[in-house]
Amino acid sequence: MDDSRTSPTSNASTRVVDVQVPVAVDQAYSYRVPRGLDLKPGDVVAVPLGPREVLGVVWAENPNPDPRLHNRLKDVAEKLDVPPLREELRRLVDWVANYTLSPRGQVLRMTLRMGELGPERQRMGVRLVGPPPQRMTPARRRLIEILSDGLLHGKSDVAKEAGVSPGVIDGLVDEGTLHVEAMPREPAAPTPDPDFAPADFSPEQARAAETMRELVKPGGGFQAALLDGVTGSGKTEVYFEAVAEVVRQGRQCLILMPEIALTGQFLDRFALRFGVRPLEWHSELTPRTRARNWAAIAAGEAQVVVGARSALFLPYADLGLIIVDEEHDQAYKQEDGAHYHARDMAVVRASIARIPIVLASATPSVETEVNARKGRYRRIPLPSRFGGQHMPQIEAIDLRREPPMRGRFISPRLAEQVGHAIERREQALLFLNRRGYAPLTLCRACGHRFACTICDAWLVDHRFRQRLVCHHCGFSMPRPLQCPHCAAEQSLVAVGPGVERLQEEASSLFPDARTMVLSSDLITSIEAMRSELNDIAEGRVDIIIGTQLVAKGHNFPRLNLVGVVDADLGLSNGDPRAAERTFQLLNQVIGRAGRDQGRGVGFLQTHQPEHPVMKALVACDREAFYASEIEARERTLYPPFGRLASLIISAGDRPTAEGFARQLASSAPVDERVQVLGPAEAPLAVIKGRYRFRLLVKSVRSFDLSNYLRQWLAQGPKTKGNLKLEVDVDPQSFL
DNA sequence: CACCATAAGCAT
DNA sequence: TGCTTATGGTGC
Repeated sequence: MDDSRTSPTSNASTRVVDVQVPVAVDQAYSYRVPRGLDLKPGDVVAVPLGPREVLGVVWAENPNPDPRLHNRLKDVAEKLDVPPLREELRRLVDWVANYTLSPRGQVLRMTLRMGELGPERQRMGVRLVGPPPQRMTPARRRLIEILSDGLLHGKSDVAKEAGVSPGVIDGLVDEGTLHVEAMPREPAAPTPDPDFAPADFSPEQARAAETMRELVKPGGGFQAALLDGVTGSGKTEVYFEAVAEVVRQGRQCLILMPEIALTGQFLDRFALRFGVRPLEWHSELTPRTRARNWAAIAAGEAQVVVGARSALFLPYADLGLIIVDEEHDQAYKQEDGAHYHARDMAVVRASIARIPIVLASATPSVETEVNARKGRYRRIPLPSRFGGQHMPQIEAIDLRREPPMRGRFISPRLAEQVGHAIERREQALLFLNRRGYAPLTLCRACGHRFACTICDAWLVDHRFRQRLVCHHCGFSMPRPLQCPHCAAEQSLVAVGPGVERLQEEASSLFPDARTMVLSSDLITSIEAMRSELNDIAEGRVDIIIGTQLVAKGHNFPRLNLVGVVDADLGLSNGDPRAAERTFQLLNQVIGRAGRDQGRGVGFLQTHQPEHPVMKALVACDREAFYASEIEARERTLYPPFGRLASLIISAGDRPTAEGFARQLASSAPVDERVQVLGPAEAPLAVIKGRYRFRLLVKSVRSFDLSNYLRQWLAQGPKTKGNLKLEVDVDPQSFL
């Protein structure tokens, strides 16, 4: 019989396709196409890979497969019944893999994280059909009462509503009173109604909204816009107009958010405007929901998707608009696996798909600000707060002149202001970007400092958990009672403040005030977080003590005073983006004040009130900050005026890491447009027992740095043993 | 990535 | 000696 699988003569006529599998390999593998299977690029297939079967995507037709593989080609197992990945998405995967030097399969994986495929489990419903049962019980009566409308109710829903166990339902089904039917499949994503509740705009906002609608008009192609508005200016409502327009066109819209914790209030706001909640996409979805959402996105049923950075790689059927909210946020940078910046890759996707993209921020990244100044991005300004609200008034408290008492961290003036706020029955926020009780513990007797044994970092005292914790590797130990070094007792002292210690201080200053600490390590789940935020919004808290968690998105109507306990924190760590980040963070935190009543005040406790960041904040002079920062970047050829990549070399011991780093550095191809700096010991020299060295690669802007790196690494020394080399193009963090 | 082969640790 | 755990290479 004709068997094309084994017959050598028929090999030539067997079709072969290259399939990219979602594992960390850069090449597509070749597979034979079984007779009768029609495959084209983009089709999702199952293929054998070693001992198992994995999903993959047909990347290309392969008319001349590598002859060295001729006998080892396997067959495509199956074509999946899902829409093929469009060329637009495949080009994005190629582009990102190429730019970030990640294996293509690793990038593709983000696209195929679809949860469990296969038929969805049917939900069962019950309906009242027959006569009442012979024997009536209270439980049965409640059930029948609810079902008396004759409609189909979800089985578990109605059981819960009536407060009965499912057994009661089964009993009535057996008697013929109730009938079980399959529930119709719930749509994963109800269609948003663009005219559900149109916003009431100020003239300024109306103008911006009009520009938004213009931006997304059909056939407009790729265009990037910066929606530039202070906290409270109504940015969200304005970009909702672009969303509404895209929904009217029947196309899809992606709204990227820096963090999922942020989406809670956002989903509600969206529902107020559009009548339904949008589809969510983030890492905490259950496999079932994930599968359903993935399918709805691929089929084009979900019109608006709100998601964290991974939502960028989903297979939208017809994407018409991307919005990147809080575009300056660092959380958009993925630091493990493929290193990519979701905001930048979103711009790439928009450009490939020829659709508009809106970047929204009150404090744009310097990169985006420069793009807007140069006219590459269209700036859509929203200069003032909505409803005549004023920006908070900001004052610096010079800690050199007005220091707090010894062992305290709240200066007398700030304490006084907090006191006034509480008397007025308003809320105050004390901001300190430091988790735990104290960043360092030392022994008064011998000077011993508690450090992590496998990282180059102090152990942070977490009193709430009664442990000392390393914030870099997660190592923790019980808080000891005596010094392990000199055995002195009662000699250990906490040095420096953390939010837990600040709460202690606030409680002693204001014994009657209700305080709450908001810090990521005290939050157990998104649900718990939402309920705590709710407590604050409803006024059950007087003093909020928070880390940067509080900077984001939440609206606290009674909050009028924000005190930044250590404004200098984060300025002195040698990071080229330190100034930018501090400015953005403090701006955002202080912006929490006075959003509803318009009498917000902010206090910055600082040792350097003359620093450009502090001066710009106090003067509310954003322009001054950008002017000085842009000038500095231009002078030093830092991004966006030059390109940057960082190569982190790590190994189990210091000489191996350093030796390899030197070897690698000396093998760098010479090019006058490129500078290789280092190797230098990385700022955190040891993490999890691995010694780290860093090379910084700097080039002029008009240079293909990715390609240069690829050629360099291809001919340079190879890592072996436990040596590891990580490449980060456009690094954001310099730790 | 996720699997297997092989090597290295360790109690019996 | 066998069983578990770490490590490196590979997949078409």
